[in-house]
Amino acid sequence: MTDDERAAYTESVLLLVEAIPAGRVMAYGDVADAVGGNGPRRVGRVLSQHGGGVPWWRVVRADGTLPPSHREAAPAYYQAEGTPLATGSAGMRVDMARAGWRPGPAVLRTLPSRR
DNA sequence: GCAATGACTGGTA
DNA sequence: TTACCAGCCATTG
Repeated sequence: MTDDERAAYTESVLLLVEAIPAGRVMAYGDVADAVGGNGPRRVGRVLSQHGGGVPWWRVVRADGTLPPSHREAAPAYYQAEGTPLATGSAGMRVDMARAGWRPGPAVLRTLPSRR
């Protein structure tokens, strides 16, 4: 993959994450699918490096549980935004059935890698 | 160029 | 419906 494509992919991920409404979340796999990504893990890597300027707490694992790096600060954001939560043995997780969000065509059009 | 690493997913219990 | 286990893939050292 070229540097150029990588940059477009990174930008697409960041734009998409910024487009997620407050109180809603997306799974890494959903993000990868929306931007045409090759794998979910890549989305995580992009956010770990460039996610400083976007609402990264609105991106969670497919089953609603939080990555270790999120458990610290994310819960505060969820409470503040009224994100649907559920509680499990592994601590807390997001109620994906209610909080799950999918980008519309208008949003997808703004993604470089989708254009 | 090879081996290790990670902000993950899907299937099974 | 939730929890646990093994596989995948691009990036980094």
